[in-house]
Amino acid sequence: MNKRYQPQAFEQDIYNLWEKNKVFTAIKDKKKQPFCIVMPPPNANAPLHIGHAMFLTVEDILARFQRMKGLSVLLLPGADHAGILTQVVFEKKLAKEGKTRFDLGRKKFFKECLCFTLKNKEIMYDQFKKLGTSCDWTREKFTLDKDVSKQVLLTFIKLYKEGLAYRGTRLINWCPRCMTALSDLEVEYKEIKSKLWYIKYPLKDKAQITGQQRFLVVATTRPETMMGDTAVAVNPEDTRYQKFIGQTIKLPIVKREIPVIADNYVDPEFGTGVVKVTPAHDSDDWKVGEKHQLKVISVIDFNNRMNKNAGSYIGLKANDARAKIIEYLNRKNLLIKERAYLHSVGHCERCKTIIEPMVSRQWFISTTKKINIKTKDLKNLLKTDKAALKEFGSLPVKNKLVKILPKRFKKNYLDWMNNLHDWCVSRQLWWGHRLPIWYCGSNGLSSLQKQMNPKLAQKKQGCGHTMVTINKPKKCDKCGKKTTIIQDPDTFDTWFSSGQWAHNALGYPNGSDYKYWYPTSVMETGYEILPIWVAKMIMLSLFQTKMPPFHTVYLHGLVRDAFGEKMSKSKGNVVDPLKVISQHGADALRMALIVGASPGNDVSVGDDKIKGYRNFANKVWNIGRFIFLNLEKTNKKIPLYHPTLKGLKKEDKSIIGGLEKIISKITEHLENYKFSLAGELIYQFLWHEFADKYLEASKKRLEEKDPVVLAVLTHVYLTSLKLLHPFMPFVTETIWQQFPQAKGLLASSFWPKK
RNA sequence: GGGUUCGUAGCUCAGUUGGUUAGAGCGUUCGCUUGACAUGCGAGAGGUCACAGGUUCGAGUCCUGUCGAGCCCACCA
Repeated sequence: MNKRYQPQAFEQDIYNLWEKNKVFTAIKDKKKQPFCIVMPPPNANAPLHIGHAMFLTVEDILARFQRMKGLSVLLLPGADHAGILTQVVFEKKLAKEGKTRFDLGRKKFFKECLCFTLKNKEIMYDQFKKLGTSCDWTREKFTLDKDVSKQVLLTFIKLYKEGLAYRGTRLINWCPRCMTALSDLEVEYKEIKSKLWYIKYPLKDKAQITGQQRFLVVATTRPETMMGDTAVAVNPEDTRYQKFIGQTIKLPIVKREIPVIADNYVDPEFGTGVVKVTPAHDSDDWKVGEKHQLKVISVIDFNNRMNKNAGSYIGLKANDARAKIIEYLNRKNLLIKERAYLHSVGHCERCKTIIEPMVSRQWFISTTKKINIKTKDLKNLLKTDKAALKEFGSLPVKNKLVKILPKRFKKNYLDWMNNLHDWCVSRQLWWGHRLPIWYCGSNGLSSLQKQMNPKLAQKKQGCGHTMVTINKPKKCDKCGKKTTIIQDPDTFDTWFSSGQWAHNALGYPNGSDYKYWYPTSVMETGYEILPIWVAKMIMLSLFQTKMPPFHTVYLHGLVRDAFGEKMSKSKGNVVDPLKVISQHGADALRMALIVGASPGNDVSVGDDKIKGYRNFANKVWNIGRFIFLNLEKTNKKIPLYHPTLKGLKKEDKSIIGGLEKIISKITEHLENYKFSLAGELIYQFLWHEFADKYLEASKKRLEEKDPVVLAVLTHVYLTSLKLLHPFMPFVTETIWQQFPQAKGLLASSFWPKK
């Protein structure tokens, strides 16, 4: 044994040893209790970052602990194709070569994207192993696997048949760079310095007495959308403007006549108290428009250019049109003033481009339409016989069938579910699961789809009928034509497929793994992903399997730098887990991520902390070395420790007592997901109780060749290795392998009982 | 605007249902080239637990308010 523990020299071999012995290969043993974690599939488009290391460590601790306790444990590894994000990453790569996705064409783009993703997936899996994650690699799953994909489509078809999937023309979030619709959750709001422009909107009728033109003044941040205005709104209580309600405005530039309406969504305090209403490009205005049955006139196209409704501004980029319009209004004395204004603007979560709200025909999942629950068990579970998808999501949490840890996120979750809107699931992307929707002729396509897919739009005219089936229909159900069938060009929102991951990854509906391990045990993930993902899993899994997908949601916090600052590339404070592993070992990184982190709270990790646990690994190693050398030195037979062993001294009983105490405490902490407290306890015990005190005191007795002290040292040490193993699997297994008293693999040994 | 978390040693954080003298790691001071380990050992300094009230025999912990920081959500034209 070397003087120092060198993780680099052992970690790879130890992982190979585990794999060779199939320690992580889960066996469906009916006598055992199943325990399953379906890993949240990381996006296979970039190397591992510290956040991955965090969740892998927590899941691995859980898995190793339960495995040692004798449960039949499956930690299922997987990867996500990550629709929009991978497409963005890959398009950036193409852009460096001066290409766009349209240069490659859909087929080639998909093929190359797949190649890129599969390659990344393998790199990523190798990194999981470097961290020591005890996954069952024989069951690895990818979201684009054939069987998984098929189930994704079948879920949609079932939703459609239940009347929960529908096509509708709505205001959606449009990313002009990704050229796709986004769900509300894929939009992030950022404060932007902008201006508020005060613009005169002339009334149609002149003043009765003077015969002069009269005006209302609106305040807006988006003058370029004014050609799409279909009303001007004031608050009905606002005495300044009551007399104008019902009058007509003659819109500048396009000279269209629009009404002055009253709606109490208008805040009289803001701006002038007069609002232009543009249902086609603003979500509030859309709602007002629906309420007052206003016309919807869009002026900006999918490529962010002004369209034919924008009069002479046609073809201009929206931003350029804004400048020209302001210039025009100024010239015509219609611009009263402008002032600096800070407001929050939606950005594409993935590529950071400003979102344009746009009216478009898309596919949605209804979260509010109630359906009859036919299954008895599910009726009992939810205690209702009618529920909408949002209740599928909220009731299991309300009824404590799914526990969220830490508890405070439960309120968050339920509030969020309560305000759930219908979910836009169609994306105008190429990378993902293509919608199982077929139209008879190109007249089934939306105008947006026609513009974006000119070739498809030229296909034969049919009756426009819509069919939702997994395979291409041989003929149209309605008109019987055979040559007109075309598939919807859109793909699903990634979260639609990952929302079914818990059951699909296990082989729903007939797989034997599914039957044995579903419902799974714990969903371990970051709190930021609770609404966008966890909620969807509960909804969709319950809808499909009639069971909640897991009984516990454990949420870990964010990993921050040594000063508690958020890590970011621009700040340069990013900790690269792979670099840390190669420098200080995976065990040190794992401990640094776990100790000091309470559930749901962020954790600070810096170099000093990691080094501290590297030192600890070395300490553990050297305690082992000390005992090992003393065992070698002696020629006496060392008895096995047993409570009735003769010659036990007071200090022996005391350290054994201490050991028993921490066994029960650590077990309790791990069962309650208090990883930090458990980790800290074993650290304190091994170093400061066992090594500093008992081991120091044992030196005298070792000189006197007392075999009992060696028996106790060995016993306490090896038992402690078991307790430490879920946290620091490599160093513990490495030493275990060197001890003649230790049998088999530590990773497959049993958790100590007190 | 609503919700939520946090404020404890120089720094980063624990402190589980209220219960002795408030803990850890790192840093720091002093002393140790100790045959397991200097990635180490021994000894020490360092806290009005943000502030002000309240409940209680007893409050870092519970309640109210104030100040400060962060995060999430929302229809900031």
